[in-house]
Amino acid sequence: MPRPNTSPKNVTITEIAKLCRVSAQTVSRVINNRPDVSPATRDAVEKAIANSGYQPSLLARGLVRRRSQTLGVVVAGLRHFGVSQILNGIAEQSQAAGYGLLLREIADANSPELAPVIDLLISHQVEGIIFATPSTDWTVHLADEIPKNCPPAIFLKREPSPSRTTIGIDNTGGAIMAVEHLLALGRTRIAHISGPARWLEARQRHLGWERTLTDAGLAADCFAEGNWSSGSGQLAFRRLIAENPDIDAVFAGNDQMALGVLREASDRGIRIPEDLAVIGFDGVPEADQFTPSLTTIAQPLAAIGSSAVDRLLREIEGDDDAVPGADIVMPTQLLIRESAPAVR
Amino acid sequence: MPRPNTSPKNVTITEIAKLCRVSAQTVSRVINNRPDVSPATRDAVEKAIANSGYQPSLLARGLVRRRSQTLGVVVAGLRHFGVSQILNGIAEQSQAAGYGLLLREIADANSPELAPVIDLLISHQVEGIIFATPSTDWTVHLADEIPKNCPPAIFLKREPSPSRTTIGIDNTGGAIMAVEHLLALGRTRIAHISGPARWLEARQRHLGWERTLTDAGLAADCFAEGNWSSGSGQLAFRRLIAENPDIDAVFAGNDQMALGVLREASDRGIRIPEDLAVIGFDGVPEADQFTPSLTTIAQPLAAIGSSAVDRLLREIEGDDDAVPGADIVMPTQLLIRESAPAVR
DNA sequence: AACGTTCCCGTTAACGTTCACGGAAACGTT
DNA sequence: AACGTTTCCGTGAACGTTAACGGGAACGTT
Repeated sequence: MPRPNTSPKNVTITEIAKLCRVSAQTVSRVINNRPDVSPATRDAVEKAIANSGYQPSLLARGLVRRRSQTLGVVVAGLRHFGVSQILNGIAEQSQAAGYGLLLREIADANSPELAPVIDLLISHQVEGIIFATPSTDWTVHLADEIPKNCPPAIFLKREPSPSRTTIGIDNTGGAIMAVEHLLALGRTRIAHISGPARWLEARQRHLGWERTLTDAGLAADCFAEGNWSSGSGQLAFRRLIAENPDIDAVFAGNDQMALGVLREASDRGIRIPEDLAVIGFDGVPEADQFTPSLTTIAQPLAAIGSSAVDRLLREIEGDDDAVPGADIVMPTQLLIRESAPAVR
Repeated sequence: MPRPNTSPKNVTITEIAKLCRVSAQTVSRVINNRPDVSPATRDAVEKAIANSGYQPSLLARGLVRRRSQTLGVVVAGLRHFGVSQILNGIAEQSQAAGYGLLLREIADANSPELAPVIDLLISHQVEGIIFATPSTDWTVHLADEIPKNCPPAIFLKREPSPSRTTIGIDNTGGAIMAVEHLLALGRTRIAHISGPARWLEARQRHLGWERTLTDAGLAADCFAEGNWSSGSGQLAFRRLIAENPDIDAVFAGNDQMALGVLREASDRGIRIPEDLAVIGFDGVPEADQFTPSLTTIAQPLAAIGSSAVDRLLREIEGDDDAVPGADIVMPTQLLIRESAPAVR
């Protein structure tokens, strides 16, 4: 027979109080170190707490204070590099601020799961929510679909919303940096392999590529769509090169797909960067060790996470400088390596 | 002036009760759908709940039931592939079981942070804790250092402990598989690049390599230590090949370091696998796209996470078949690719 | 007609903490 | 000597929910 499992018996504030012959209120004062306690009793209480292993119940405290000291995080695609990086930043920052983190994962792209997840977080009385979910089409208006009783929320890597704050990077700008670098290298047939068009990031990067080429008076017609995976990048490149043998550069929507390009190029004896320059997007650490090492656009992923926490806390505090609805853009950086070396 | 931020005013069970002219108890019965409610009133209450946006407070419920329906997770190195993969498994499984997840990250390897983290989780009344932290030396006995009032806990990738359950993979066995495959390919000078020796995994994989070579009557003397990064793998291989030009195979402690080897080999014109066979460890998805694609030992990371949750819940329930102290070993798998092809 | 059941529902008390009071000493001040 | 001030501490009530109990109707049974 399974034994009952209400935790054995937790030490409570009242027991400490009894032990020290003071009131529970006094113990509470010691815990939250408030001034109105004499050094003597404070000492005694602290000692009692220390050797009884007492831990205040955050449940009870949260109940009466109406603050749980907890933030909710909704992630999708935790297995991907970017998301876990962001979560890393979120975890560190929220911890530094003394907040707990309630994690919830949803499958890649289906709306129905979302509502219950939010409800659950609200039930837990989280003081704010961070959505670190990929911005595929259906979620674009998600910001407006969340229930009315939802606490402040931040959306990561989303299309701006008037009512909710979003934080992301300048995908278009990053793409422009990449393509301009390729142009500076003298390349004129610059192909693009994008992520799935339903991803906002993919569309924005595609736009940057297109615009830069058009502005330079070149045709932006050499283009294929992958699914972010290395394999899809390899395949896409194979198709592109078959139809356009004169391609002299590729801008890939992420580093994995760029890796696929490197792979296929190597198989075909295409020299990089002499015959073909390649630039990726993301800045995964391994890109530095690819053969050849990969030039890429790095995103400050951890910083996105931590500033999401910062911002969220300020919105929770009711900081007048932080009203919901802002659109915060983090900078990207061009990491120049062998696959698209420095000019000259 | 910052506005006060106790959440505006949450709908409570009592308000619903008043609205329906029933007692709070009845509403509670409806919420937890217990039998003792007439269909009529049940309907009325459910309707009232639905259009008031009421969400039960899990804080209050947890307080009185003495169950928080929450699991704690302590991770270190979330930015690494393995850990985030495991967390993925944990998140999915705990969610399926209706448990919340309280996430806490600690820096790589320092004990002092740990105690407060555990205390905090206990304060939150988590019903169990999963430690997904790398098993560096100092943490080996961590299992015994946790406070007495700690709920059931599972340790991932750790040295077995008599008092706490651990879940991991057979690192030594995986290494043996790898080296035996290299032997089957006819290689006789098989080098090893390990992770830092303070990591348990690194030591275990090293042991598997050493034992297999010794058993085969070969010398296990060609060895270097890296730090898991691609760069360190490249460096280590450079040193090894300088001193032992006759190396014909490398078993690397993880895929990133193996990538470094591929890179250095390519730079030196060493052909893979003709001149040099390479096997990694981990099974990162990109390894399939390396040039050449990397043979590796795959670990069931997500499965480790989800079985940790399963096991933990059973220990919480007091399942007699799941007493703490077990050591669960998950299988590994040899993924044969170009860098160390199939025999014949 | 009296009794046991079943069905439905309400009352009271707790869970562990904090908040808003109030009040008794002990001290100084005029 | 009477009065403010501080310093320290305790008393009730509340936070939102559920457990334990009890009780009144409505039903069937002897």
